[in-house]
Amino acid sequence: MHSKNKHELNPRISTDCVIFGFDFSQLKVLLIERESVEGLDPSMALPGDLIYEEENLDMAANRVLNELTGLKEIYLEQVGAFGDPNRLNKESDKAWLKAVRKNPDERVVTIAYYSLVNMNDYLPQASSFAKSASWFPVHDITELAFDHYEIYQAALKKLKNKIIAQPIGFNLLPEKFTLSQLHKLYEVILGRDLDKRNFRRKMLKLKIVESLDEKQEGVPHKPSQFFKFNEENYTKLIENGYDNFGF
Amino acid sequence: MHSKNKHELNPRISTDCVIFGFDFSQLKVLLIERESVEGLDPSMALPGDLIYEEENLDMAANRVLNELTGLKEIYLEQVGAFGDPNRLNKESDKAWLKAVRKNPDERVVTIAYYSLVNMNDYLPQASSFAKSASWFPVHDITELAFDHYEIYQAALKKLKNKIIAQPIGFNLLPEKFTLSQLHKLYEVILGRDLDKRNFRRKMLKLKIVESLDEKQEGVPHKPSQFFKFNEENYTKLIENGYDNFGF
DNA sequence: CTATCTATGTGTCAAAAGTACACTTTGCGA
DNA sequence: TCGCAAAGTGTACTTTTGACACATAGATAG
Repeated sequence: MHSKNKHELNPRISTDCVIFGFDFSQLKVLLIERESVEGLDPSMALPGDLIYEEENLDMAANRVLNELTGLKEIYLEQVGAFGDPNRLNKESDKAWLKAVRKNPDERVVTIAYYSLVNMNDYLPQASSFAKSASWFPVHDITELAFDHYEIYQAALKKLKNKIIAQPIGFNLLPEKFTLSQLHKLYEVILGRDLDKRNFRRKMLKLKIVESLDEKQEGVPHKPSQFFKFNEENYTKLIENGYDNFGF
Repeated sequence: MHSKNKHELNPRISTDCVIFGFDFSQLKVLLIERESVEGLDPSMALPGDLIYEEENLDMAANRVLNELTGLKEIYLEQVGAFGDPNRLNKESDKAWLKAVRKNPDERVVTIAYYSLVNMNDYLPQASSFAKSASWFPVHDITELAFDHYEIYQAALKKLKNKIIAQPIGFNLLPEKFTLSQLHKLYEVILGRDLDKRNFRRKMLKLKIVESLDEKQEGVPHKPSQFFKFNEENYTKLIENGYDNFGF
């Protein structure tokens, strides 16, 4: 009836995941190393792959992440869609795609997701076409396969915006943590210093952290108090429309 | 090499646009009426259509929006991707797709965009399969074709978050506007009252509005001062990392 | 020409939040 | 027992927010 005769795009869809972790000193991202292809340096990429028929996007992202890195049941939030016609056209990427895909020249639109996890709860284990899966400090990331660097940057930006509005940082920490660790985490994500006393005051006043009867042991300095996240208070806070932690 | 034999999704890609406008009293959204198909009530939908090969997503969104509504050169921001396998499976939608698409049962992943425009600068003019294109008050929107209601809600949420962080509202207003209009706009988007004096104080202190030597005329009450947006100061503010207008 | 109507426009005060800043404490290890 | 390293703590000042009520300008209607 109204159909145009320009060719309608009929691409594959993939998902790529930007998984952030924190080792108490640096922010890290989970990357896979592609199995090397003749004559090419292996290069690092976000875990990602094509999605199947009958899958919805969120489920697909979880499956793909699991297949490549072993991570399971992660809450993933969408970063957005990346679909530039040339996004797979770097020479090094083309060679790799030729080895792995049935139709390496097909256009692929990717839906990117991001998440924050506690590095200690999830030990990455490479499988499928991932030769390795491991954590890389964000500072060391300067280049990634395809348009993954761009995707990573978009995810980091989302993360920054989000952590200002909501204290999602707890996902990156173990159950027990010290306020210094939390403090450091915020500094690392936001990329700037935060006053220690002011930071603590704010966190404590909000009552989303709760002191435990337990201290660090064996550290060569004054041992730090452990805290835990108070999810109940946090939920209350959010429900009451509080959405600005304002650092 | 590693290819799975599950079927990889090979869908069409569409874009749908949520265009917000403001008529000084209500927030509105630009909707199209699909040409009616035998036996079906015409139903309202976001302007959207399939994208072509060789187009990137942003360009496609602009082209589609233009084809259906006549709007041109709009800055569109991505809302996200919507790709549920059942998103086109309402009975009424299926009949319509059968009439319009070559392969009506194909899965379609849509990339949604949103924007804010000044209603007076852009007069919608339906074409292609849009029978009409016009503004609808957000309050009257309860049901849309496909999953467009869900998309609209996601866009509105983005808009709210954004306008708190950045005074993007100026896009919705003519060059000259009164502070009352701006005030009303914020109230309408956020869905709650804002104190008049506090609102004015804040806007004026930020220096992103500038008083003109001109007043309303012919209004049956004290005439209001016209202001204009000071883009220079706004840019400075944003560059300095200010990202919280905090209403 | 006077009264009335309607939305504009303005100031203050108290409470809360933010910012800047330096020294003491604890426990380990040399 | 001394030194080290990070934890932990308080105060004074500034800025921002939030609550609140009345005079004003111009149009209109009688």
